[in-house]
Amino acid sequence: LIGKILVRTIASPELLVRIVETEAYPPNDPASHAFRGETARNRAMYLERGFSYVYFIYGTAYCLNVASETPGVGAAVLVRAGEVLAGRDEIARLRGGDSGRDLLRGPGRLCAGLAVDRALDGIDLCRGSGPLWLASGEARAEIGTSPRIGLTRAPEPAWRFFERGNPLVSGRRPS
DNA sequence: TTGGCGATTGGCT
DNA sequence: GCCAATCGCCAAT
Repeated sequence: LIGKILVRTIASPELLVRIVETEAYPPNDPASHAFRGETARNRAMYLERGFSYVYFIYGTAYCLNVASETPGVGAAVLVRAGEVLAGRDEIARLRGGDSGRDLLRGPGRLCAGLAVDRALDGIDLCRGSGPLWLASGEARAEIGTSPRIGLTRAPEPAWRFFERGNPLVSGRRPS
């Protein structure tokens, strides 16, 4: 997903955001929302690869994931940070101002900037159309890895992925 | 029915 | 760097 482009069609022209950081939550991962089985909340993690899973956390933030396994298997990739390609003014408005480097740095900020909430849970991101979808794109640099961020259990193994050298990546500056 | 807690953020020191 | 805000989820009662 690093380098791929999120297309949000809420506004005209479209909002375009390039993904620069992700985290994997594969099957049988103690840190995954799917670890204890399917529930109403995590249902979308069990959909086909490329469907969205959106959840609400800490009473304040939404997080966008992409389902990453075959139907019936719960797994997803969290989108943690992005770079604005188009629609910066609208994205800044949705975020309550342009915070510069922090505009889409962090999963909750990225969702706020693209007006992503539970209404977008469980939709197909690979249709090439719709309210939110993924367009092709490539990483501009080598992809680095590190332990995952903010987990109280199982931050290892190093299932965080980011475009090396990109200043828009969240957390402490990784190498 | 309940209460402990989280894949976060923003403000303050 | 530390911590409170805030609320939906779900395991346990």
